[in-house]
Amino acid sequence: MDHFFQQVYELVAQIPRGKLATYGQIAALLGRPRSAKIVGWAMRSAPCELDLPCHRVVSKSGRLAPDYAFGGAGKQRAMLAAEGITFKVDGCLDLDKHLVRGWPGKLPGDLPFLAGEVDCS
DNA sequence: ATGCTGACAGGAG
DNA sequence: ACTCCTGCCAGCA
Repeated sequence: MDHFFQQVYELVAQIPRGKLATYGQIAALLGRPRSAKIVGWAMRSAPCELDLPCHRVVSKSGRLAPDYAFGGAGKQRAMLAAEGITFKVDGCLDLDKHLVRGWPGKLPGDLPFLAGEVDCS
């Protein structure tokens, strides 16, 4: 398993309950702002046994993962709802409301749930 | 080593 | 507002 995946897992694992993060954000935090796909792929390959809140990772568009993930978008939606996440009337996620602080835009070090996890060596 | 794929993102139609 | 096309990067056949 590549180091990148490891990073993704740790990052995702530290997402606070009731918060949302986008693939792009995670990718950017790992130094690959263009590798959002890789993050998604990591999720896909990420074993649920790791207790990874993959359901808290959504697309920038507020669009939930495809139907085949989480056993159905409806399932993920329910999980998020249980976490305290709210949805828009159209069914899309309310990113602006639950997205992890101001990830994109905030300076490194002011990372929300990381707070010491990232060692900018 | 080469090519295909993908749980994305962003711009264009 | 929605859908389609292209770009990007890391794994896997």
